Amino acid sequence: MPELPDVEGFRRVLAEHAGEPITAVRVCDAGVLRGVSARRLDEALRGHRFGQPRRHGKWLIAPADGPVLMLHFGMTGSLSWHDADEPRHRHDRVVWGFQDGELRFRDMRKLQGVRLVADEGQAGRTLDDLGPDALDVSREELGALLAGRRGRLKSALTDQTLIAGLGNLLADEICWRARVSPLRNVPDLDDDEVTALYQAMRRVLRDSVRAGRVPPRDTWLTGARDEPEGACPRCGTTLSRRRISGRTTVWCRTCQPK
DNA sequence: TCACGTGTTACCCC
DNA sequence: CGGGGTAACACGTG
Repeated sequence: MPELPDVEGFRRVLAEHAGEPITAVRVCDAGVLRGVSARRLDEALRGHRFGQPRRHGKWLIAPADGPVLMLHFGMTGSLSWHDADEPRHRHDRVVWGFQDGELRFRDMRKLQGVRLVADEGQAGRTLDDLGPDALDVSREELGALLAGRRGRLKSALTDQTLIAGLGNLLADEICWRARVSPLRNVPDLDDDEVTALYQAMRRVLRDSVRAGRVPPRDTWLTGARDEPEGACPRCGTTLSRRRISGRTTVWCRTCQPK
């Protein structure tokens, strides 16, 4: 699931419990810990409180009165609040206990995980290679980012070092809404197309952040892309699909001509 | 059994 | 160096 909108939802969950003392840290599966031991995670966080968490791209950053917790959810991670007596899920990997309940980092595939850095300086270094967060990009900045970029539009949109936060679903959704083929070469895009892409990005992000996910509505590409013979929600053309840089890309060859 | 998946990184090639 | 492609990581599903 996790692209920018999902992580923004997880940020909200954590934000609701900022300021409450962390009473316990339980590592159920150390396989998600990145560069930190279970012991160190516990020592650094127990008795501390999370400050206001923030998000950059697909990263959730939670300062904890000194150390900084950094979560990345890979393809299957999530963060949710539960009563302490609610049975744990099989894929709950790390749990932070509070007075009234607990936060659970759940992740089936363990492709990414939980980091802890000593301070904000190190947090900044961890995020150093990321481009600006997609929600912070202006029309002018998008144009500047794409200027001088070679290769396909799809690759550019999902390149976290260019723009942070857009994943496979969002990138396809944005191209579809903008009526621009994801196969187009970036240098060939004209100003109107970049403007259309920018407006599509804003609208898709706004609605997705509101939903906490890319909503699988039947008026969106995402609602049709997983069906074997999925049809374009706008014109009914059978959707095209093809792998680009290892990810399945879906588009409508009628609405988004090459 | 095999292919596939909303992510990232290492590695090879041009 | 910039891009393209693939494999690997881990695990569940069709």
